[in-house]
Amino acid sequence: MRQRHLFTKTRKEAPTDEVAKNAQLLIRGGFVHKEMAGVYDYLPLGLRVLNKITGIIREEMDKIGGQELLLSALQSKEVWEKSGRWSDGVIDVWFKSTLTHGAEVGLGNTHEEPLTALVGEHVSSYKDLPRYIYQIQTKFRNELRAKSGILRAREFLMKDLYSFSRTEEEFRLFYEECAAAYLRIFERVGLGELTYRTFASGGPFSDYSDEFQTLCDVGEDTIYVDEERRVAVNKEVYTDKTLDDLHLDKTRLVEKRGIEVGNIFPLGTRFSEALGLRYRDADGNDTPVVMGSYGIGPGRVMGTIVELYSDNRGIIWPESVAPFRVHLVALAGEEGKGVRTEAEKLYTLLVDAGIETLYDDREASPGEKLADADLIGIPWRVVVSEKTQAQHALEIKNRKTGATEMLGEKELFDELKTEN
RNA sequence: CGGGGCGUAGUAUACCGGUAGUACGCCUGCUUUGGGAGCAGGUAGACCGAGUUCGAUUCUCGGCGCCCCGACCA
Repeated sequence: MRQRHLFTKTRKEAPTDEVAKNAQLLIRGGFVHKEMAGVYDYLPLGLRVLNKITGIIREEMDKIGGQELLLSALQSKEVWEKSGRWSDGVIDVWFKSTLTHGAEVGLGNTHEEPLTALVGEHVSSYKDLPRYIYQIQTKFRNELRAKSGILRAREFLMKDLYSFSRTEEEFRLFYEECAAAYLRIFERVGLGELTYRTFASGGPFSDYSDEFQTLCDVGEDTIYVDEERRVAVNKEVYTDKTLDDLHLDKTRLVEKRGIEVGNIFPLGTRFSEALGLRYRDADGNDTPVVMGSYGIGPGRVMGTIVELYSDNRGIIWPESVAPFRVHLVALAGEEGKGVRTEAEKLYTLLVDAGIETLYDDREASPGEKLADADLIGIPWRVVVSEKTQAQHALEIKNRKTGATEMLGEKELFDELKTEN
Protein backbone atom coordinates (compact mmCIF):
# COMPACT_ATOMS: atom_id res chain seq x y z
CA MET A 1 0.00 0.00 0.00
CA ARG A 2 1.14 3.49 -0.80
CA GLN A 3 1.42 5.60 2.32
CA ARG A 4 0.43 8.62 0.26
CA HIS A 5 -3.01 7.02 -0.01
CA LEU A 6 -3.33 5.97 3.62
CA PHE A 7 -6.03 8.19 5.04
CA THR A 8 -4.62 8.16 8.55
CA LYS A 9 -1.64 10.15 9.72
CA THR A 10 0.68 9.72 12.62
CA ARG A 11 0.84 12.12 15.50
CA LYS A 12 3.81 13.42 17.32
CA GLU A 13 2.03 13.71 20.60
CA ALA A 14 -0.22 11.34 22.46
CA PRO A 15 -3.65 12.61 23.48
CA THR A 16 -3.73 13.67 27.13
CA ASP A 17 -6.87 11.72 27.84
CA GLU A 18 -5.07 8.42 27.36
CA VAL A 19 -2.58 7.18 29.87
CA ALA A 20 -2.42 3.55 28.79
CA LYS A 21 0.61 2.88 26.64
CA ASN A 22 -1.35 0.70 24.23
CA ALA A 23 -3.85 3.45 23.47
CA GLN A 24 -1.19 6.15 23.24
CA LEU A 25 0.91 4.29 20.71
CA LEU A 26 -2.03 2.90 18.74
CA ILE A 27 -3.60 6.34 18.45
CA ARG A 28 -0.32 8.05 17.59
CA GLY A 29 0.36 5.48 14.90
CA GLY A 30 -3.13 5.74 13.43
CA PHE A 31 -4.18 2.19 14.31
CA VAL A 32 -7.25 3.07 16.35
CA HIS A 33 -9.50 6.02 17.10
CA LYS A 34 -11.38 6.54 20.32
CA GLU A 35 -15.10 7.22 19.84
CA MET A 36 -15.82 7.40 23.56
CA ALA A 37 -14.62 5.81 26.75
CA GLY A 38 -14.18 2.11 26.09
CA VAL A 39 -15.21 2.32 22.45
CA TYR A 40 -12.57 2.27 19.73
CA ASP A 41 -12.61 2.24 15.95
CA TYR A 42 -10.07 0.09 14.18
CA LEU A 43 -8.50 2.07 11.34
CA PRO A 44 -6.85 0.50 8.28
CA LEU A 45 -3.54 -0.26 9.99
CA GLY A 46 -5.23 -1.48 13.16
CA LEU A 47 -7.67 -3.63 11.26
CA ARG A 48 -4.82 -5.32 9.43
CA VAL A 49 -3.29 -6.27 12.78
CA LEU A 50 -6.63 -7.39 14.16
CA ASN A 51 -7.21 -9.53 11.07
CA LYS A 52 -3.82 -11.17 11.44
CA ILE A 53 -4.72 -12.09 15.00
CA THR A 54 -8.18 -13.40 14.17
CA GLY A 55 -6.70 -15.29 11.22
CA ILE A 56 -4.38 -17.18 13.54
CA ILE A 57 -7.21 -17.86 15.99
CA ARG A 58 -9.40 -19.13 13.16
CA GLU A 59 -6.74 -21.53 11.89
CA GLU A 60 -6.25 -23.03 15.31
CA MET A 61 -9.96 -23.31 16.05
CA ASP A 62 -10.60 -24.98 12.70
CA LYS A 63 -7.73 -27.36 13.41
CA ILE A 64 -9.49 -28.74 16.50
CA GLY A 65 -12.80 -29.13 14.71
CA GLY A 66 -14.34 -25.74 15.23
CA GLN A 67 -17.06 -24.56 12.84
CA GLU A 68 -17.41 -20.85 12.42
CA LEU A 69 -20.72 -19.03 12.28
CA LEU A 70 -21.88 -15.53 13.07
CA LEU A 71 -24.67 -15.00 15.54
CA SER A 72 -26.67 -11.82 15.78
CA ALA A 73 -25.70 -9.07 18.18
CA LEU A 74 -29.37 -8.24 18.89
CA GLN A 75 -30.81 -10.89 21.13
CA SER A 76 -34.34 -11.71 22.15
CA LYS A 77 -35.39 -11.51 25.75
CA GLU A 78 -37.24 -14.85 25.70
CA VAL A 79 -34.21 -17.05 25.29
CA TRP A 80 -32.46 -15.33 28.18
CA GLU A 81 -35.47 -15.61 30.45
CA LYS A 82 -35.29 -19.37 30.05
CA SER A 83 -31.89 -19.43 31.71
CA GLY A 84 -32.80 -16.73 34.22
CA ARG A 85 -30.09 -14.41 32.96
CA TRP A 86 -32.18 -11.59 31.48
CA SER A 87 -32.38 -9.79 34.80
CA ASP A 88 -29.95 -6.95 35.42
CA GLY A 89 -29.52 -8.40 38.86
CA VAL A 90 -27.93 -11.49 37.32
CA ILE A 91 -26.00 -9.88 34.48
CA ASP A 92 -25.28 -6.24 35.28
CA VAL A 93 -23.48 -5.33 32.05
CA TRP A 94 -26.49 -5.60 29.74
CA PHE A 95 -27.11 -2.99 27.09
CA LYS A 96 -30.84 -3.25 26.44
CA SER A 97 -33.15 -1.51 24.06
CA THR A 98 -36.77 -1.59 22.98
CA LEU A 99 -38.29 -2.18 19.58
CA THR A 100 -40.81 0.32 18.26
CA HIS A 101 -43.78 -1.81 19.27
CA GLY A 102 -42.40 -2.40 22.72
CA ALA A 103 -40.49 -5.67 22.67
CA GLU A 104 -37.28 -5.66 24.67
CA VAL A 105 -34.02 -6.76 23.10
CA GLY A 106 -30.49 -7.04 24.41
CA LEU A 107 -27.14 -6.39 22.79
CA GLY A 108 -25.16 -9.58 23.13
CA ASN A 109 -22.61 -9.65 25.92
CA THR A 110 -22.15 -13.41 25.47
CA HIS A 111 -23.95 -16.06 23.44
CA GLU A 112 -24.58 -19.21 25.46
CA GLU A 113 -28.36 -18.84 25.37
CA PRO A 114 -29.04 -18.09 21.71
CA LEU A 115 -26.48 -20.63 20.51
CA THR A 116 -27.73 -23.37 22.80
CA ALA A 117 -31.27 -22.77 21.56
CA LEU A 118 -30.07 -22.77 17.97
CA VAL A 119 -28.06 -25.98 18.33
CA GLY A 120 -31.14 -27.61 19.81
CA GLU A 121 -32.89 -27.21 16.49
CA HIS A 122 -30.26 -29.27 14.71
CA VAL A 123 -28.98 -31.74 17.29
CA SER A 124 -31.15 -34.51 18.65
CA SER A 125 -29.13 -37.73 18.52
CA TYR A 126 -25.85 -38.93 19.94
CA LYS A 127 -24.87 -39.24 16.26
CA ASP A 128 -25.06 -35.45 15.99
CA LEU A 129 -22.45 -34.92 18.70
CA PRO A 130 -19.94 -33.66 19.59
CA ARG A 131 -20.03 -30.25 17.93
CA TYR A 132 -17.67 -27.29 18.34
CA ILE A 133 -19.03 -23.97 17.22
CA TYR A 134 -17.41 -20.58 17.31
CA GLN A 135 -17.68 -17.04 16.10
CA ILE A 136 -15.60 -13.89 16.06
CA GLN A 137 -18.02 -11.18 16.91
CA THR A 138 -18.54 -7.91 18.67
CA LYS A 139 -19.65 -8.09 22.28
CA PHE A 140 -21.26 -5.28 24.22
CA ARG A 141 -20.76 -4.95 27.93
CA ASN A 142 -21.78 -1.93 29.92
CA GLU A 143 -18.74 -1.92 32.14
CA LEU A 144 -18.92 0.41 35.13
CA ARG A 145 -15.53 1.67 34.20
CA ALA A 146 -13.72 1.23 30.91
CA LYS A 147 -9.98 1.46 31.35
CA SER A 148 -6.51 0.69 30.10
CA GLY A 149 -7.10 1.78 26.52
CA ILE A 150 -8.30 -1.06 24.33
CA LEU A 151 -7.72 -3.63 27.06
CA ARG A 152 -11.07 -3.13 28.75
CA ALA A 153 -13.69 -1.82 26.37
CA ARG A 154 -17.48 -1.67 26.33
CA GLU A 155 -17.62 -2.83 22.75
CA PHE A 156 -15.00 -5.36 21.74
CA LEU A 157 -14.33 -8.23 19.43
CA MET A 158 -14.41 -11.71 20.93
CA LYS A 159 -13.80 -15.18 19.66
CA ASP A 160 -16.18 -17.38 21.58
CA LEU A 161 -16.35 -21.11 21.01
CA TYR A 162 -18.88 -23.39 22.63
CA SER A 163 -18.43 -27.16 22.88
CA PHE A 164 -21.35 -29.60 22.85
CA SER A 165 -20.39 -33.04 24.07
CA ARG A 166 -22.19 -36.24 24.99
CA THR A 167 -20.36 -36.95 28.21
CA GLU A 168 -18.14 -35.35 30.78
CA GLU A 169 -15.24 -37.46 29.46
CA GLU A 170 -15.80 -36.34 25.90
CA PHE A 171 -16.02 -32.76 27.08
CA ARG A 172 -12.82 -33.08 29.08
CA LEU A 173 -10.87 -34.35 26.07
CA PHE A 174 -11.89 -31.36 23.99
CA TYR A 175 -11.28 -28.97 26.85
CA GLU A 176 -7.65 -30.06 26.96
CA GLU A 177 -7.36 -29.93 23.17
CA CYS A 178 -8.64 -26.40 23.21
CA ALA A 179 -6.28 -25.43 26.01
CA ALA A 180 -3.41 -26.71 23.85
CA ALA A 181 -4.75 -24.79 20.85
CA TYR A 182 -4.87 -21.63 22.97
CA LEU A 183 -1.22 -22.02 23.90
CA ARG A 184 -0.39 -22.40 20.20
CA ILE A 185 -2.33 -19.24 19.41
CA PHE A 186 -0.52 -17.20 22.02
CA GLU A 187 2.77 -18.65 20.82
CA ARG A 188 2.00 -17.68 17.25
CA VAL A 189 0.99 -14.09 18.03
CA GLY A 190 4.23 -13.60 19.91
CA LEU A 191 3.01 -13.92 23.50
CA GLY A 192 4.00 -17.55 24.09
CA GLU A 193 6.90 -16.99 26.45
CA LEU A 194 4.85 -14.76 28.71
CA THR A 195 1.51 -16.53 28.70
CA TYR A 196 0.55 -19.02 31.38
CA ARG A 197 -2.37 -21.34 31.74
CA THR A 198 -3.77 -20.15 35.02
CA PHE A 199 -6.09 -21.92 37.39
CA ALA A 200 -8.98 -19.63 38.32
CA SER A 201 -12.43 -19.65 39.81
CA GLY A 202 -15.28 -20.90 37.69
CA GLY A 203 -17.76 -18.21 38.56
CA PRO A 204 -21.37 -19.35 38.79
CA PHE A 205 -21.01 -22.29 36.38
CA SER A 206 -18.40 -24.56 37.86
CA ASP A 207 -15.75 -24.95 40.51
CA TYR A 208 -12.91 -23.79 38.31
CA SER A 209 -11.88 -22.36 34.99
CA ASP A 210 -8.61 -21.89 33.17
CA GLU A 211 -7.43 -18.45 32.26
CA PHE A 212 -4.59 -17.62 29.93
CA GLN A 213 -2.65 -14.86 31.59
CA THR A 214 0.07 -12.88 29.87
CA LEU A 215 2.60 -11.47 32.31
CA CYS A 216 2.49 -7.69 32.17
CA ASP A 217 2.80 -5.03 34.85
CA VAL A 218 -0.39 -3.27 33.79
CA GLY A 219 -2.44 -6.47 34.05
CA GLU A 220 -5.55 -6.43 36.21
CA ASP A 221 -5.00 -9.83 37.78
CA THR A 222 -2.57 -10.97 40.40
CA ILE A 223 -1.34 -14.48 39.73
CA TYR A 224 1.18 -16.86 41.24
CA VAL A 225 3.43 -18.40 38.64
CA ASP A 226 5.44 -21.62 38.62
CA GLU A 227 7.86 -20.65 35.88
CA GLU A 228 9.33 -24.09 35.51
CA ARG A 229 6.07 -25.99 35.16
CA ARG A 230 4.61 -23.08 33.19
CA VAL A 231 1.37 -22.90 35.14
CA ALA A 232 -0.09 -20.28 37.42
CA VAL A 233 -2.84 -19.76 39.97
CA ASN A 234 -5.06 -16.72 40.14
CA LYS A 235 -5.00 -14.92 43.47
CA GLU A 236 -8.78 -15.37 43.74
CA VAL A 237 -8.30 -19.12 44.30
CA TYR A 238 -4.86 -19.00 45.89
CA THR A 239 -5.33 -21.22 48.94
CA ASP A 240 -3.31 -24.02 50.46
CA LYS A 241 -6.00 -26.46 49.40
CA THR A 242 -5.86 -25.31 45.77
CA LEU A 243 -2.08 -25.58 45.71
CA ASP A 244 -2.37 -29.02 47.20
CA ASP A 245 -4.91 -30.11 44.61
CA LEU A 246 -2.71 -28.81 41.81
CA HIS A 247 0.45 -30.29 43.35
CA LEU A 248 2.09 -26.89 43.35
CA ASP A 249 4.95 -25.99 45.66
CA LYS A 250 4.25 -22.66 47.32
CA THR A 251 7.93 -21.83 47.62
CA ARG A 252 8.37 -21.94 43.84
CA LEU A 253 5.53 -19.59 43.05
CA VAL A 254 6.26 -15.99 42.09
CA GLU A 255 3.68 -13.24 42.37
CA LYS A 256 3.07 -11.45 39.07
CA ARG A 257 0.53 -9.28 37.29
CA GLY A 258 -1.24 -10.73 34.29
CA ILE A 259 -3.56 -9.69 31.48
CA GLU A 260 -6.30 -12.24 30.92
CA VAL A 261 -6.04 -12.83 27.17
CA GLY A 262 -8.18 -15.97 27.17
CA ASN A 263 -10.50 -17.97 29.38
CA ILE A 264 -11.99 -21.43 29.06
CA PHE A 265 -14.49 -23.00 31.40
CA PRO A 266 -16.88 -25.90 31.78
CA LEU A 267 -20.58 -25.09 31.60
CA GLY A 268 -21.78 -28.57 32.51
CA THR A 269 -25.46 -28.91 31.70
CA ARG A 270 -26.40 -25.49 33.06
CA PHE A 271 -27.59 -24.14 29.70
CA SER A 272 -28.57 -27.35 27.96
CA GLU A 273 -30.99 -28.07 30.80
CA ALA A 274 -32.36 -24.55 30.85
CA LEU A 275 -32.87 -24.36 27.10
CA GLY A 276 -33.84 -27.96 26.47
CA LEU A 277 -30.77 -29.06 24.53
CA ARG A 278 -30.97 -32.83 24.94
CA TYR A 279 -29.97 -35.78 22.82
CA ARG A 280 -31.05 -39.39 22.55
CA ASP A 281 -28.23 -41.79 23.38
CA ALA A 282 -27.69 -45.23 21.85
CA ASP A 283 -29.97 -46.79 24.45
CA GLY A 284 -32.75 -44.33 23.79
CA ASN A 285 -32.21 -42.25 26.91
CA ASP A 286 -32.87 -38.53 26.78
CA THR A 287 -29.74 -36.79 28.07
CA PRO A 288 -28.66 -33.15 28.46
CA VAL A 289 -25.66 -32.06 26.39
CA VAL A 290 -22.43 -31.26 28.27
CA MET A 291 -21.13 -27.83 27.34
CA GLY A 292 -18.02 -25.70 27.61
CA SER A 293 -17.15 -22.13 26.74
CA TYR A 294 -13.87 -20.79 25.32
CA GLY A 295 -13.08 -17.11 24.80
CA ILE A 296 -10.27 -14.96 23.44
CA GLY A 297 -10.35 -11.20 22.95
CA PRO A 298 -8.43 -10.35 19.77
CA GLY A 299 -8.44 -6.62 20.57
CA ARG A 300 -7.11 -7.31 24.02
CA VAL A 301 -4.41 -9.51 22.49
CA MET A 302 -3.47 -6.59 20.24
CA GLY A 303 -3.34 -4.20 23.18
CA THR A 304 -1.26 -6.64 25.19
CA ILE A 305 1.25 -6.96 22.36
CA VAL A 306 1.64 -3.19 22.26
CA GLU A 307 2.01 -2.96 26.03
CA LEU A 308 4.82 -5.50 25.88
CA TYR A 309 6.60 -4.76 22.64
CA SER A 310 7.57 -1.15 22.14
CA ASP A 311 10.43 1.23 22.76
CA ASN A 312 10.58 4.99 23.12
CA ARG A 313 10.17 5.37 19.37
CA GLY A 314 7.08 3.28 18.92
CA ILE A 315 5.58 -0.14 18.49
CA ILE A 316 7.57 -3.27 17.64
CA TRP A 317 5.12 -5.71 16.05
CA PRO A 318 5.89 -9.42 16.03
CA GLU A 319 6.12 -10.52 12.40
CA SER A 320 3.04 -12.72 12.65
CA VAL A 321 0.67 -9.86 13.44
CA ALA A 322 2.39 -6.84 11.87
CA PRO A 323 0.19 -4.79 9.55
CA PHE A 324 2.82 -5.13 6.82
CA ARG A 325 6.02 -7.13 6.54
CA VAL A 326 8.08 -4.39 4.91
CA HIS A 327 8.06 -0.62 5.24
CA LEU A 328 9.70 0.67 2.08
CA VAL A 329 10.92 4.22 2.61
CA ALA A 330 12.04 6.43 -0.24
CA LEU A 331 14.25 9.22 1.02
CA ALA A 332 14.02 11.25 -2.14
CA GLY A 333 16.70 13.87 -2.41
CA GLU A 334 17.29 16.12 -5.35
CA GLU A 335 15.10 15.39 -8.29
CA GLY A 336 16.65 13.63 -11.18
CA LYS A 337 18.81 11.33 -9.08
CA GLY A 338 16.41 8.45 -9.59
CA VAL A 339 15.66 7.58 -5.99
CA ARG A 340 11.95 7.71 -6.61
CA THR A 341 12.25 5.64 -9.77
CA GLU A 342 14.21 2.94 -8.03
CA ALA A 343 11.82 2.87 -5.07
CA GLU A 344 8.83 2.56 -7.38
CA LYS A 345 10.47 -0.34 -9.15
CA LEU A 346 11.30 -2.06 -5.88
CA TYR A 347 7.76 -1.57 -4.62
CA THR A 348 6.39 -3.34 -7.68
CA LEU A 349 8.84 -6.22 -7.19
CA LEU A 350 7.87 -6.57 -3.52
CA VAL A 351 4.17 -6.59 -4.29
CA ASP A 352 4.68 -9.08 -7.11
CA ALA A 353 6.61 -11.31 -4.73
CA GLY A 354 3.62 -11.31 -2.40
CA ILE A 355 5.44 -9.42 0.34
CA GLU A 356 3.06 -7.13 2.17
CA THR A 357 4.59 -3.70 1.83
CA LEU A 358 3.77 -0.23 3.03
CA TYR A 359 5.53 2.14 0.67
CA ASP A 360 6.31 5.59 2.02
CA ASP A 361 6.10 7.57 -1.19
CA ARG A 362 5.16 10.82 0.53
CA GLU A 363 6.84 14.16 0.06
CA ALA A 364 8.24 14.48 3.53
CA SER A 365 11.54 15.01 5.25
CA PRO A 366 13.77 12.04 6.02
CA GLY A 367 13.41 12.61 9.74
CA GLU A 368 9.65 12.49 9.57
CA LYS A 369 9.59 9.35 7.47
CA LEU A 370 12.07 7.47 9.62
CA ALA A 371 10.31 8.52 12.82
CA ASP A 372 7.00 7.35 11.36
CA ALA A 373 8.49 4.01 10.38
CA ASP A 374 9.69 3.46 13.94
CA LEU A 375 6.33 4.50 15.39
CA ILE A 376 4.28 2.24 13.13
CA GLY A 377 6.63 -0.61 13.93
CA ILE A 378 6.68 -2.76 10.78
CA PRO A 379 9.33 -5.50 11.21
CA TRP A 380 11.54 -4.67 8.22
CA ARG A 381 12.42 -1.21 7.01
CA VAL A 382 13.94 -0.89 3.57
CA VAL A 383 15.41 2.47 2.60
CA VAL A 384 16.16 3.74 -0.87
CA SER A 385 18.12 6.99 -0.91
CA GLU A 386 21.00 8.72 -2.63
CA LYS A 387 23.24 7.14 -0.03
CA THR A 388 22.10 3.61 -0.84
CA GLN A 389 22.32 4.31 -4.55
CA ALA A 390 25.91 5.45 -4.15
CA GLN A 391 26.65 2.05 -2.66
CA HIS A 392 24.59 0.22 -5.27
CA ALA A 393 22.68 -1.46 -2.45
CA LEU A 394 19.53 -1.29 -0.35
CA GLU A 395 19.42 -0.69 3.36
CA ILE A 396 17.38 -3.12 5.42
CA LYS A 397 16.82 -2.60 9.10
CA ASN A 398 15.14 -4.87 11.61
CA ARG A 399 12.81 -2.93 13.89
CA LYS A 400 13.28 -5.29 16.78
CA THR A 401 17.05 -5.77 16.82
CA GLY A 402 18.00 -2.52 15.15
CA ALA A 403 20.42 -4.49 12.97
CA THR A 404 21.08 -2.76 9.67
CA GLU A 405 22.48 -4.33 6.52
CA MET A 406 23.31 -3.11 3.06
CA LEU A 407 22.12 -5.71 0.61
CA GLY A 408 21.80 -6.19 -3.10
CA GLU A 409 18.33 -6.70 -4.47
CA LYS A 410 18.62 -10.48 -4.68
CA GLU A 411 19.95 -10.80 -1.12
CA LEU A 412 17.18 -8.53 0.08
CA PHE A 413 14.52 -10.77 -1.34
CA ASP A 414 16.23 -13.88 0.01
CA GLU A 415 16.20 -12.29 3.45
CA LEU A 416 12.55 -11.27 3.25
CA LYS A 417 11.37 -14.61 1.96
CA THR A 418 12.89 -16.37 4.94
CA GLU A 419 10.33 -16.93 7.64
CA ASN A 420 11.60 -15.65 10.94
C1' C B 1 -20.91 2.79 42.23
C1' G B 2 -17.33 5.54 46.17
C1' G B 3 -12.95 8.83 45.92
C1' G B 4 -9.65 12.18 43.15
C1' G B 5 -8.25 15.05 38.81
C1' C B 6 -9.42 17.48 34.20
C1' G B 7 -12.50 19.92 29.89
C1' U B 8 -9.24 26.37 25.61
C1' A B 9 -7.93 25.49 17.43
C1' G B 10 -7.07 18.89 14.38
C1' U B 11 -3.05 17.86 18.48
C1' A B 12 -0.24 19.67 22.77
C1' U B 13 -0.42 23.84 25.86
C1' A B 14 -0.51 29.45 28.03
C1' C B 15 -2.76 33.77 29.93
C1' C B 16 -6.93 36.62 31.44
C1' G B 17 -13.57 39.39 34.90
C1' G B 18 -13.00 43.58 29.17
C1' U B 19 -13.89 37.71 23.31
C1' A B 20 -7.49 34.49 23.65
C1' G B 21 -1.18 33.66 22.85
C1' U B 22 2.55 29.84 21.55
C1' A B 23 4.20 25.15 19.20
C1' C B 24 3.03 21.18 15.98
C1' G B 25 -0.52 20.20 12.07
C1' C B 26 -2.99 22.17 7.71
C1' C B 27 -2.84 25.89 3.15
C1' U B 28 0.51 29.26 -0.33
C1' G B 29 5.47 30.50 -1.99
C1' C B 30 10.79 29.92 -2.00
C1' U B 31 14.77 27.11 -0.05
C1' U B 32 15.91 22.17 2.06
C1' U B 33 16.39 16.30 2.00
C1' G B 34 19.56 10.18 6.55
C1' G B 35 16.32 11.18 12.34
C1' G B 36 9.82 14.77 13.22
C1' A B 37 13.88 21.06 8.17
C1' G B 38 14.25 26.94 7.39
C1' C B 39 12.06 31.68 6.15
C1' A B 40 7.63 34.54 4.89
C1' G B 41 2.42 34.76 4.68
C1' G B 42 -2.23 32.34 5.90
C1' U B 43 -6.07 28.86 8.36
C1' A B 44 -8.29 27.41 12.84
C1' G B 45 -10.30 27.48 19.33
C1' A B 46 -13.06 28.61 25.20
C1' C B 47 -18.08 21.21 26.28
C1' C B 48 -23.47 22.60 27.33
C1' G B 49 -27.02 25.27 30.42
C1' A B 50 -28.32 28.50 34.37
C1' G B 51 -26.66 32.21 37.84
C1' U B 52 -23.51 36.54 39.58
C1' U B 53 -21.78 40.91 36.74
C1' C B 54 -22.21 46.77 32.80
C1' G B 55 -19.42 42.62 30.76
C1' A B 56 -18.00 35.41 31.98
C1' U B 57 -13.49 31.60 28.35
C1' U B 58 -12.27 33.19 33.48
C1' C B 59 -16.34 33.22 39.40
C1' U B 60 -20.76 29.94 41.38
C1' C B 61 -24.21 25.91 40.60
C1' G B 62 -26.06 21.99 37.54
C1' G B 63 -25.45 18.78 33.42
C1' C B 64 -22.44 16.19 29.95
C1' G B 65 -17.70 14.19 28.74
C1' C B 66 -12.60 12.27 29.68
C1' C B 67 -8.63 10.11 32.84
C1' C B 68 -6.81 7.78 37.40
C1' C B 69 -7.43 4.82 42.27
C1' G B 70 -10.85 1.46 44.49
C1' A B 71 -15.07 -1.78 44.07
C1' C B 72 -17.00 -4.72 40.00
C1' C B 73 -15.57 -7.78 35.75
C1' A B 74 -21.06 -14.13 34.81
